[in-house]
Amino acid sequence: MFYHPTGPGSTFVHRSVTLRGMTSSGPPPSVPYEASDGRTGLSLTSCTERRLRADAERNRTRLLEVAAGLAAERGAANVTMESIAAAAQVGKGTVFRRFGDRTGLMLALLDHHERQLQAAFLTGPPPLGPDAPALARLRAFGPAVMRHEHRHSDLYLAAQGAPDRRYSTSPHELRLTHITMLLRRTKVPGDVELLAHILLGFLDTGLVHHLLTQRGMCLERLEAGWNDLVDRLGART
Amino acid sequence: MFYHPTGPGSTFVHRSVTLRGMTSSGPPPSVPYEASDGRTGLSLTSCTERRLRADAERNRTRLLEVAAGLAAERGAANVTMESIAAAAQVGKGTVFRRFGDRTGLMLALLDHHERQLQAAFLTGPPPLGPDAPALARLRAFGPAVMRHEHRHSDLYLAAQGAPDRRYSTSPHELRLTHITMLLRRTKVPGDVELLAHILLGFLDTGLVHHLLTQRGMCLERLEAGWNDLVDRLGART
DNA sequence: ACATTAAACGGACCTCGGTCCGGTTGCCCT
DNA sequence: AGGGCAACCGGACCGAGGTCCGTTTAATGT
Repeated sequence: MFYHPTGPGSTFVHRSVTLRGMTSSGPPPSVPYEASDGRTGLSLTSCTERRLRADAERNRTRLLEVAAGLAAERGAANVTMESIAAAAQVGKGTVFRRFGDRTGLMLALLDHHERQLQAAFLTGPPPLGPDAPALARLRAFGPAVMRHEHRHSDLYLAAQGAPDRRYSTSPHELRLTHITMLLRRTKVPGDVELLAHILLGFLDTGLVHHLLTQRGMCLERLEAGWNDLVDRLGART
Repeated sequence: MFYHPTGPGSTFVHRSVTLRGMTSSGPPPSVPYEASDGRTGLSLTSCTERRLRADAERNRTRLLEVAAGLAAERGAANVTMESIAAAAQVGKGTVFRRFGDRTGLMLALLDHHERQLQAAFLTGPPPLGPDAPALARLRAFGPAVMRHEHRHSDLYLAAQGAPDRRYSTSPHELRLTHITMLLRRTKVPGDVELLAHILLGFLDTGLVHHLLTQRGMCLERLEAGWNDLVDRLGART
């Protein structure tokens, strides 16, 4: 259970100033993933934002910088919360107040990369972006995510601490919505919502990493598998 | 890294005496999941078995009993290793020497249930068992696993502590082999090995639990989704 | 300027998983 | 029988995540 999770501070979907976006879900377990705006059909932040105090904002930034540095130099898995606090010359409590827990911090670290990916399939060029037909986008989506996760695998791995919390993060939520939308547009038959979950299951960081490193599969094979899967699902019954 | 993992003591696939089966993989990361025997095409234990000393065996049994009791009364997630040791009147070190880590203990606890499930689809009656056509078995497999995991969800959840280790457990390995075999027999086209991983991804305890409890889906829906998926994959291109 | 207050701060503290090592004991071999 | 030894035992110990609470401070209103 949490103590005072002022949200992971990750807006993820906003394109505006990175300084103010503060998701502050009150009680921990409630992640209201409803909502949707007209433009992209995607919106997550629970809008109960709360401006950070100046010193808090400063600390937050410094913490993220320091954390990124440490993660880069010794691997995300080998960075302790205490070392981050120490390196940022800040009390341990401050770290936890800001990011809730280790997962939250990692998620916040990922925020930058995540935005990049999101921009790619939300507003980027075809075949990922909105100017391509839905099926093509769907096909491109898998490989894009896989490559992305593979490139930052240590961070993504470190960001999925909890066993169940894995499916309640902003990135996951967003991908889910996106994939669902694409499936709808592709007129894929069947339980679209469920299908989206299944497809995303394939893109799970842990699984991809496992297949790549333990099973000796290569990215190309996974991509081919994705395309094949999408094609077969897309076929009308 | 491990210290002295005398294996989780789970044989899982053996039907013989439960007392001696001791998988003791020397170095931790090597889980040689090769092998296969003529009868079922399934075999896992790395065969470097080592008979336990009498007192060790006694302790192991008592630990499992006690652990099961505690898990039943207060939920697997709320059982600490120390409390188990204390309740079994044994030092903490003993617990870890025997089961390696928390995950190992949980896995060992699961062993019993797991055997049951395995027996069902390895030697049980149709449609799960060997006397049914492969496609029917495949269809029956998903729901069976889902129901099973759902029934013991707290244990299964607790058993997948590590982020990556999830895909290297005996149960997972066995299911993988089984599903692969069924896919082959069903003459499903495409990358069968990869498909098996994807299908198993759907059956992931965490995902099932999430869909059931957070997304408000019901078991029937998941089962229907599984059947639909299998059917569509089975269709020839 | 100053009072007020909610938010932020820091670090002592707690818990729990996991490790180490000095002492003990079951097992095998002669 | 008894000696040697590997396996086993217990519990002190450690590190890391997470919490609590007394103190400080930035923002806001007068």
